[in-house]
Amino acid sequence: MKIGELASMAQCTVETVRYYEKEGLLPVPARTTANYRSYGKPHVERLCFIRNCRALDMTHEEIRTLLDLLDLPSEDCSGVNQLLDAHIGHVDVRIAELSQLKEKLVELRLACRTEKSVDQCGILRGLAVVETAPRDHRETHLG
Amino acid sequence: MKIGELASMAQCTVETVRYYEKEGLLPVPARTTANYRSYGKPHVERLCFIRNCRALDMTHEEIRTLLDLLDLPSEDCSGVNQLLDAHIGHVDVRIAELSQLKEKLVELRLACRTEKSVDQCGILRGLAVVETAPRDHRETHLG
DNA sequence: GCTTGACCCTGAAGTAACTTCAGGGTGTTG
DNA sequence: CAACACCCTGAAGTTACTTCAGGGTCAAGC
Ligand SMILES: [Zn+2]
Ligand SMILES: [Zn+2]
Ligand SMILES: [Zn+2]
Ligand SMILES: [Zn+2]
Repeated sequence: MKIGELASMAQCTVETVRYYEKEGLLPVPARTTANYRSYGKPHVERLCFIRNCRALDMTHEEIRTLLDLLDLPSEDCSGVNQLLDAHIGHVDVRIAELSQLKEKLVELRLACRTEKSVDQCGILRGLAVVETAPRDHRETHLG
Repeated sequence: MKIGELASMAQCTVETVRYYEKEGLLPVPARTTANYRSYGKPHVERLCFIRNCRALDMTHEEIRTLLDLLDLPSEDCSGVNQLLDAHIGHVDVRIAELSQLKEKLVELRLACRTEKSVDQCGILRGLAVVETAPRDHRETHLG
């Protein structure tokens, strides 16, 4: 099959497929005489695998690790478990960060219940406060 | 004061300060005879404002909107409220997304309680399933 | 006088995971 | 044989920065 069909089977764009190839996530496919990429069932499976991982917000690095494990079928799968646990950790960290953020935002929002002029707005005043919080090291890749 | 002092007062790097200037978030400062940037108190306040907004994960576009409002002190501040409500929405959407993600990840993790060989791993099998979920339009800028 | 070191300057390139664009080939259908 | 859908490559744009290369400024110490 050609790239457009592959892409639609995995619900992504042809550009994304070509990008994954360039990144080494998808193997380089055979070409037709017209220089079109030619794919088969294994490519569909691998691309779906990648897209599912991306839908779970894994990085390409994480996906690459899983794909490497997938290519050694006889190994034991503890590496898979470790990676999944770590990634669940990434999600947990980000949820915690955002929950804290939301608290602060809601508190800030309360500083302006009645609409005043800009130079008296409690929100803008709150944002102008000098805080001493250096951005610390991130333990998640989720933005 | 010079750029290093400004940066340390706002807990960021000098590169970040120069970047904000290039982006138009900070006004271009005066220069010393040695061509060094020279800042005053208003710059400190504006930079702290920006850093606080960034600590709340606002985009530069959102911050730019707030700064523009800040520069019209006599206007009423309903725009500020709207922006904050919208941004709280962005955070809410992302928290909901991540919570769903986490559910799926935990479920997937349960598919491999005992460590098997890779080609029998329930996790990898779960990830290989073809799903029909086209990535829909994002209503948050939070990654 | 001279060197060392901390600080400053510019402009370009790298990061993640794509998307968009420019400019052009292929192949089927009417 | 022209229109149109589909394919190709390589480069640049996206966000919010960071890193790097290559070079100037200035105060202190020998
Ligand atoms: Zn992860
Ligand atoms: Zn207000
Ligand atoms: Zn927002
Ligand atoms: Zn397993």
